[in-house]
Amino acid sequence: MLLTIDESDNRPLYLQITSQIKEQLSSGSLLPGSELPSVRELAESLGINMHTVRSAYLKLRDDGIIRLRLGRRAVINRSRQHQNDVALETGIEARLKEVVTDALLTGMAPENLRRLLMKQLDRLK
Amino acid sequence: MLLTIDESDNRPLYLQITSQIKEQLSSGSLLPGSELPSVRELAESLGINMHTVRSAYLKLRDDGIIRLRLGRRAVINRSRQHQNDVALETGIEARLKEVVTDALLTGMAPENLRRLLMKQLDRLK
Amino acid sequence: MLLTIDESDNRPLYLQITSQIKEQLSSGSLLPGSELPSVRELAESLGINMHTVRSAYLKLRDDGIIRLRLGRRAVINRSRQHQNDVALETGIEARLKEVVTDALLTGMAPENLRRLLMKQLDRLK
Amino acid sequence: MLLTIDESDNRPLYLQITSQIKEQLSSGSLLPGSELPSVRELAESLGINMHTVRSAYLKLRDDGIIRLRLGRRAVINRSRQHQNDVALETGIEARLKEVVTDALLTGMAPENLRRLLMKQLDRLK
DNA sequence: GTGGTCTAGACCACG
DNA sequence: GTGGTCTAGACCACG
Repeated sequence: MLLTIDESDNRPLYLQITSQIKEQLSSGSLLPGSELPSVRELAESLGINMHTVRSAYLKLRDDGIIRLRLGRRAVINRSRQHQNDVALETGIEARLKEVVTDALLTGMAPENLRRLLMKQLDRLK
Repeated sequence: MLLTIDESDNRPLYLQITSQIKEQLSSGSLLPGSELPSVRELAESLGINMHTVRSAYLKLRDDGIIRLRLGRRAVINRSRQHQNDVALETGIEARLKEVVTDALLTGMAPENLRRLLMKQLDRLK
Repeated sequence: MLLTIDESDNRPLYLQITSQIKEQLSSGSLLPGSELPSVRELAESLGINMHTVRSAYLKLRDDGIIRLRLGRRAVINRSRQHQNDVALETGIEARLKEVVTDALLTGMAPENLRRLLMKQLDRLK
Repeated sequence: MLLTIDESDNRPLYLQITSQIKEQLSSGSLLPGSELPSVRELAESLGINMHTVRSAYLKLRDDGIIRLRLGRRAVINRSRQHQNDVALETGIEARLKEVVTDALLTGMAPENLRRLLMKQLDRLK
């Protein structure tokens, strides 16, 4: 488990944790069925409070990523529900649009933005 | 100025305002040099608190979108500073990556996600 | 809002709160669209910690009962998603079975148990 | 003794054990006076910790279901104390009410819920 | 005023 | 050892 806290990141600590875990899952460096470190272990290794790590784990559980059971470590869920509903798609599209608009308005050159989008498209192959 | 509050939108009110203004700017329905409604006017027409509109305007100013002067209406900035720095690009890339990862982990079909990304690429032409 | 903490109840405090709010919703004494007391208010009136009330609210949000937004009070959701899936039904059936089995094994007279079940059936009319 | 651990069941292991034993008792496939497997045996056959099985047996004893004696196997109690007290009935009623409320609030169709309740009524005949 | 995040520390319940 | 609940208190972000 290689997680880091980025002091310059504006997002709350617990969301930094969830997003890093999600990325590791997505990249394959973390596999379904494997265990996460215990709340206390991870808190200590990151130098933050136990409850903050717990918030991250609760969020991951609510997102359907992990499973929490009393007395056991958190486990990455095996089954992912392939929810193909419109609500999800609408939300993702709105977020993408927002990022692209922000990039353009803050003066990012279109060619650079195109390159970044292509990079994400490459992840889907 | 056609702005609306979406009660079903989970984002804070002030961000709903900034993102709509940004979109109008980006689409050309709002032009550099033009004036925004006064804080009081906009708050009243939207039925929300003046503080909230004020927060939105402050955010737009911090994003370099508008100019605020005491006793005058907010004005859309003419010059867009072409800040091509690495920091900006890194931030945009991280946000794009986050959205794509979320989409994949919540089970969106890659072909649908590809379609959404292509749609954004089209905006750059 | 009439909520009470029952010291003799074994369940955690936050679940006592959620179940009372659910019952009031179900009985019609609490209506969709109405506001819940603020976390701090309810905590004070119950003589418990703010965070405990917050846990209850978070659970209600996860159950799709209320909506939480920064700076605003919690609001009872209007739309209820009519999820008719098998998983839900299986879970409810298992819980019903468990209660009935427990009643029988601890010696409750079948005629009394029948009466209790009839009482619940009456709620569905 | 046919007990199984269901990994997809969210309840603690010891409660999975007690509920299965209760069901077998209730269905007649386990009879008063018969012996349960030793803690060690059951733990091994289920591939779980001895403490966990021990917790289950203690719970069953507290519920008046079995009798534990040092150095001997647990035995299903013959006499069921017909405790007709109000406390018991109140507890059962509260649990029934909770399940029915949950079903209604999560959107289960009343006709389906009625069917489930009828099914339990059938067990009392 | 209201919810959101974080820390610190205690004690309980399950394995 | 591990997650779950609760308290106490601080400070931040939104309306």
